[in-house]
Amino acid sequence: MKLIQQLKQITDLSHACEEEIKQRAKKQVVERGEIIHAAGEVCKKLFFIDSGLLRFFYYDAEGKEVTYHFFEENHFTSIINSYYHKAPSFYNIQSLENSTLYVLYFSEFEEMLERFPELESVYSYVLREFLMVAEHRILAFQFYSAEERYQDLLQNQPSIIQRAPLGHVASFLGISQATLSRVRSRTKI
Amino acid sequence: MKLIQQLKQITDLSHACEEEIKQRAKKQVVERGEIIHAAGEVCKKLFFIDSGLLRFFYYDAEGKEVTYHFFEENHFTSIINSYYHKAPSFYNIQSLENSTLYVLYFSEFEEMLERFPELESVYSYVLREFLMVAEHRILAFQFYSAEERYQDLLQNQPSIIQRAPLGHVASFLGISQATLSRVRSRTKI
DNA sequence: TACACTTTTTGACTTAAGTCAAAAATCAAT
DNA sequence: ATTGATTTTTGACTTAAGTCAAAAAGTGTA
Repeated sequence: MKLIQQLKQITDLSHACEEEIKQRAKKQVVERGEIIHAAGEVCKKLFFIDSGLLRFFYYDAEGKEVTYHFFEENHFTSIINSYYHKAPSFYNIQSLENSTLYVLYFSEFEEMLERFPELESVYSYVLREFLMVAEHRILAFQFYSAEERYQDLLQNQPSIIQRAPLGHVASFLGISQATLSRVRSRTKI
Repeated sequence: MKLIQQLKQITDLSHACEEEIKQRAKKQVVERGEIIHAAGEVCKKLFFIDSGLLRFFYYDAEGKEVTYHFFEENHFTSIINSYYHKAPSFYNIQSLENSTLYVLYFSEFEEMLERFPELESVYSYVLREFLMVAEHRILAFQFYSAEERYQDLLQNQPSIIQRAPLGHVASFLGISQATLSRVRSRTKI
């Protein structure tokens, strides 16, 4: 089970904790295109992506979809600040492929946190990961051009480019779809 | 003591923990312009800004300074991933004003974490704060123009604009100094 | 294989923001 | 105040990226 493997990489998992997670984390099989979490709701769940690809997106002022982020298999995801502040998120989470997830309610996780202190390091690990990725993107926006940001993505997460539609990738990179198409044709040759 | 006040807002601080923090957190008075942490070193300290203003910056490929972030008084800061991965940071931390900091070694904090579990929530709180700010900036870069990003900063952290030199603010917003100067003169009228 | 539908590419044009350099303003120290 | 250094503004010009719309390519399904 990839979820347990991943957890074991992060921390020393007691046997009792491992068993309880196996019990509580519910497998959820979702289809391509399916919305896993809808904007406007508080996000109460933690997701582990066993296989597949998710994206976070929202609608901008003109009603156009903007992809905030992609998450690939073997990663945890959630809208942590939505849960923490008990505030509706403005993100939707959508599955871009047929995906398999393991889902755990945040409230259960919090409850387990008290009994299994080793989970604290999982929580802070996930937060640090998010933060590291976010920092990287900010730096990219601050001083890379559209083309360089594309190259960077090509380097670091080439699978995203193959798996996600161009329009999603474009808004993720903060550029128009037409520009991305041109950049890509330039670099292919 | 603002540090203790701030901690008490985040979590219920046991008396013993409070006392120990008061003992261990060393006051550091720094002058305007002083470098508090130099790029290339692992960042081993946690900072609480009692008064003043800090910035994170680094040198880009052409050797120009890029300001990654500002931190104002009453905030915690550190280069968390540098410490976690024991990797040299490429950021410098500089004080932009005469500032008063409280400094705690990460190693001591970790050690206290084991004795005072209430500190876990401080750690995750700080991480969540960083993350929230980072997300906000990413969204701004993804679909706001230079002018809109400036307006946003003016709304949410007007003091930065008054306290930091234009060039720093410009690179923080990911625009050139000349453009920021024009944007600003346009909006002033 | 043919239809409808979606996604991607391309062309023509516009606009936002960058660059470089000089002038103006501000600041600091004597 | 006067000087020198630093920061900010402005002007002229260039470049990157956006917009809009139409054409082309790709996909899925009956």
